[in-house]
Amino acid sequence: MTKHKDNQTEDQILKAAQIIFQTKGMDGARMQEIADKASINKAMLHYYYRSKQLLFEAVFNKAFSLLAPELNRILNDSSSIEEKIKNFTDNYISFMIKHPYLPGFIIQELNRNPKFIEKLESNVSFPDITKFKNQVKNEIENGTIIPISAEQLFINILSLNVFPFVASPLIKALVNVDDTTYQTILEARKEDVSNFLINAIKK
Amino acid sequence: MTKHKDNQTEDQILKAAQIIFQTKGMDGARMQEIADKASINKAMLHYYYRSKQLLFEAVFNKAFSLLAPELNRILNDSSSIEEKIKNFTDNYISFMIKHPYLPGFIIQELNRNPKFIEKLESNVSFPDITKFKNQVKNEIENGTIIPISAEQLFINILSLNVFPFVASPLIKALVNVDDTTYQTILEARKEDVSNFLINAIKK
DNA sequence: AAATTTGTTAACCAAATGGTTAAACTAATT
DNA sequence: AATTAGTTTAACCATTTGGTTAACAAATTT
Repeated sequence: MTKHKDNQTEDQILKAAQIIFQTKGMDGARMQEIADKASINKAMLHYYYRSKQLLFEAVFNKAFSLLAPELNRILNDSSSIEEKIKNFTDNYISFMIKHPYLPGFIIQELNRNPKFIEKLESNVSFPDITKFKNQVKNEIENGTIIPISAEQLFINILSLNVFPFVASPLIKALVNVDDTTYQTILEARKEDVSNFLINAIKK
Repeated sequence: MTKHKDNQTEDQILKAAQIIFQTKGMDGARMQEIADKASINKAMLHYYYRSKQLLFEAVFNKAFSLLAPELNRILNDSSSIEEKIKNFTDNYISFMIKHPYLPGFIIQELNRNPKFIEKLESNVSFPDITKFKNQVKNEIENGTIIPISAEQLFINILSLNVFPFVASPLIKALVNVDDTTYQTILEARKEDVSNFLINAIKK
């Protein structure tokens, strides 16, 4: 139980902090800017979250726990590799279209402070790929898919799904398309990526 | 011709700035830290580069012009799509193993300040994928590769090559490997990625 | 060798930044 | 009505930060 009776202000702060931290990162974010966005006094940030670091961690943990459990669920359900790929791709691209800053934010901050990972790993719902690895091994033996390292396949799935969101300004410039066209391309990827992946590993 | 006779100090500054900016980003970098790393007085940074912004731009432009011309060359040479993929993958993964912070740095800063892209696009050696697009179209007609959008293929190539460097701390944690093992995985990708890509598009 | 230009340093400065404090306000509880 | 606990504000503070200045040293030019 929290010592605060009313969590309305607390929520307002967290929402504002999410927007600022996720677009500007820890270093680029300013407490005053978060306070302005939350329409409150700067001292309130410290009253509710004590420090910039703790407020940041609240935002970061919430962001991560928004992505990890779903990944873990898909990795460990009973579906085949092919179904997992379809499931993951469709799920995550849809999710990231709605929250385009999330993956870049998480990756950027993990790069900035590698110690964060230890905290995440001790988290209960931190994704575990052991089942996925066994499944890949089995399906290779069964002849369902071509021989491939499970780790490499996992990295490939992740790359094809996440990178277009992390590097969108760069890709937009390279492919030479505007925002709306890029949006269409991302939409198409919900199907394209899983087809591409399955085509790459199916016998 | 530059107004500075001796460019030794200038180089020292640029090298120090590269390390600091590429690991901490524009917002996280401190002028004092750069000066310390270059073993000079902080005022020298301003004497040679006038402001943090200009020093940063020098670093950023150098980083980008280290990557772009090679990409452009590969995209526009006379080799087939399959050869381009092999070429690009081998070249870039080798390069990024040597400069692992570069891609993350560029992507992070393009996200932070989208106006940078306009400057880059006016750059002479900014990559142009028109030839690559025509080639994909032709090879689809010839039946060499399966039908696929050239843009999607390009994004896929980029994703598989670059993402493992941008998101290394996250991937290391998910795949549950230490630094040296991850290094081995990256080395293997020089071959694995092009095989994977070619397998996905070859008829 | 005198004068001028270029390179370097230490001290300094204003603005911004994360954080604190004390007082005032609000709404339950006694 | 008085007390109390929780909430909010404005003013304040110490430190950090990018940037400047003025004096000085070392070349280069005249």
